[in-house]
Amino acid sequence: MRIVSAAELRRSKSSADQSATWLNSIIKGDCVAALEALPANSVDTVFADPPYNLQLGGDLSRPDQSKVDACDDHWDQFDTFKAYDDFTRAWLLAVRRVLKPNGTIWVIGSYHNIFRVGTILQDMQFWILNDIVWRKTNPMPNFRGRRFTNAHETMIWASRDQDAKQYTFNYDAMKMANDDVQMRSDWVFPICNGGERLRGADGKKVHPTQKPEALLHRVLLSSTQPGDVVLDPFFGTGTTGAVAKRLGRHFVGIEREQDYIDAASARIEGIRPEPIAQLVVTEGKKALPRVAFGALIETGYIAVGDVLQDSKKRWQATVRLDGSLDCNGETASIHRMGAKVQELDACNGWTFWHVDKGDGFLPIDDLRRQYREKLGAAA
Amino acid sequence: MRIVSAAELRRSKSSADQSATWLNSIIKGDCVAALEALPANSVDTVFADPPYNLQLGGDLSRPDQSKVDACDDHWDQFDTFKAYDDFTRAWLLAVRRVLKPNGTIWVIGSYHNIFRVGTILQDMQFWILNDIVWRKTNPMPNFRGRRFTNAHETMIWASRDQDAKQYTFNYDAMKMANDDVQMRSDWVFPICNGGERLRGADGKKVHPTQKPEALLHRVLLSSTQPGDVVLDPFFGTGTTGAVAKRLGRHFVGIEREQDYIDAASARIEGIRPEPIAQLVVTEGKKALPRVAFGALIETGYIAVGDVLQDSKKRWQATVRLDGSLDCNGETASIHRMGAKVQELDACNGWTFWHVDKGDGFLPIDDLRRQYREKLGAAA
DNA sequence: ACTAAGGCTGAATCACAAG
DNA sequence: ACTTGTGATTCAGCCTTAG
Repeated sequence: MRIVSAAELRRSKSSADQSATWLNSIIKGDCVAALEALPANSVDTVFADPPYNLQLGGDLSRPDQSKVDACDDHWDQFDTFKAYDDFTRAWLLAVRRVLKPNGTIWVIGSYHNIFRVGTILQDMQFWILNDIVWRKTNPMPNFRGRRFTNAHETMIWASRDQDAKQYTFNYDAMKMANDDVQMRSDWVFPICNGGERLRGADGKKVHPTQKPEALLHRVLLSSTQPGDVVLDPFFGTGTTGAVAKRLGRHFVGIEREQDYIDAASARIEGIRPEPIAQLVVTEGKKALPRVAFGALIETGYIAVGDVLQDSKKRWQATVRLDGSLDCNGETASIHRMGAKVQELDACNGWTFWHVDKGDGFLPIDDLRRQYREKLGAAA
Repeated sequence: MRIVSAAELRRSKSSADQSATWLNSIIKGDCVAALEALPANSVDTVFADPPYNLQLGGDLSRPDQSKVDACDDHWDQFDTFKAYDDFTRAWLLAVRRVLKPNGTIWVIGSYHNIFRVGTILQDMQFWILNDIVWRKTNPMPNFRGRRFTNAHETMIWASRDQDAKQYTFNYDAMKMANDDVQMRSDWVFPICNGGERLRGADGKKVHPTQKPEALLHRVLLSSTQPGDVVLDPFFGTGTTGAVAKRLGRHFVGIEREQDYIDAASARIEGIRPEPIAQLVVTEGKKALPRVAFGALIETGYIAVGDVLQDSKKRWQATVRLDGSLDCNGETASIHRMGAKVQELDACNGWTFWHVDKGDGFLPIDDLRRQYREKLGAAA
């Protein structure tokens, strides 16, 4: 595990292969300074678990009078909302610079801080794609009986800009992982506990807020591709790095505390990546090569003059040389013509139009599939 | 159903029974103007379902090209985040004035607006008690396959001030309603559909975002008492009013659109309140009359000189005439002595100390219960 | 060996009244 | 506004110890 400082990183900026300095490394130092030492547009996805600014009062006792081990670390202390907002804007601004135009960012938080994070993200022109609720199977109860059990945390998933439409979302992989129905915005996972929880020699937890690997697994599987660069500016004990390595993604972690760096480093060293073949996820039609209707004419799947009809044979149109259809003297693409005859705004011509070939009356989408299979075999 | 304007309301301000003008009424008009016509500190709980500031570019179509009946009403359009923030601050400020010091507010929203609402609530010194996730059993799918199914909405529950500790939370009623475990921050309900959904003569839904009554039922049951005043500044078709009336709470609705007022008015007229007896909810021990330990001595349940022991008989103490305990020459109350022998900060002496009576070795809390039952029988 | 019982703990903005 | 005393309050999961 390579551990570098922001200063070293800046010196290496002129080197030919500067990425070798920081890829799959932990950068020790302040988050903003470290981010400023990274090249612009170099990161595909950011996962950030910033301080929550809990603002806890006195001690909290359980009904048996034992004390709750609160998250009272110095890094979670902010004097005012304004101080927290300034901190948040600073690191988000630095993150925005290193993020690729089609990159996305995840931020996790609780009601103490997530509203402020969300507002600042929107103000900075990030475009929220979803808010995801992590429902905990085993949250800490409310001991005083004065509120509802705080049983969830919230993640915001956002693209860098409103018009960034090419971000990665492995829709079909998510659907596959969710028993063939769309993955929802509420996810259920237990909190990090048991063997996964890193503990020191004294048996105490190394980090007060270690996240479960299952959570990061779904995050990275849904929104990154193998070989992508995943940045975590609040690396902690390195859950993001561990899961990224296992899933064949590159990671960059930024962390100030040496204890956390030591734990993360040892942890990630022990991770073995999944075999490449198993990293391939289900892909939908969107990832398939686009096929122009005209290509089917060029290759003989469809002949000029063929008559296309809808499944119930209510309408018919004739194929022209340029791939347009002729219907009662009007010409248009397969999609526009389908829409026109049905008097709709739009229509998927591939599934609407059918053709009578030797094998029967079939949608032209079947011919497209045959064409693609032949393409794949040739490659 | 009484329907009044903000102007009428202002004129009635000097009348002896001004509340008769607005209680269980719909105020027609702008939300801020109407709120300013209401007396300060007059509302126990606010439920607000403000415009969501949905940023829908163009129309949204399903895969079969039918149109999604999107929420594109003019009242849901805000040009910029700043305009939405100004609007939000204005109505929250007006709400704050009419809210009682120990009142609470609920605001529901989606990721389009809830982060801004949460930030402004915090900036205005409201104190967030919980964020509640409404998980929809039947959300609208994501038709484009570019995001996770947006399957939840978020509610923020907040008190007026950080130090307002006397807000209503019917902890035991919620626990009872949740199979005897604490109610969590994630609630599951179907969206409002079927017979509950108000539709016009044309079969179209009257309001685009009608909330399910089950959601309001839990909101009001958890955080209000019978007879409380519940204000909804964006009344719409009056779900808040309908549930409030059914549960024996008073309501005040504010609404601009006459169509919604008509629908809400007819709807609420048809509601029959639950019988008073059924409105009583489970209460915790806090609501029981306080019993001094000395009273048990006065009435003979405990005798001076009786020996009290903890459940495992590790410690023992002797009862003194004034209700204090003697343990190795030291004297203290049942609670302080229990804490002292266990070397804890605090202890509930009623459940810690046991006594051997004819019926067995029982906690003195049992004797307190017997005493209370006799008190109740006498009353 | 295995089962049962009990202990421990987790991002928590966690009481209320009387004096 | 402050201190002091009473006494109300926990779920799921893992781990250790007892049987």
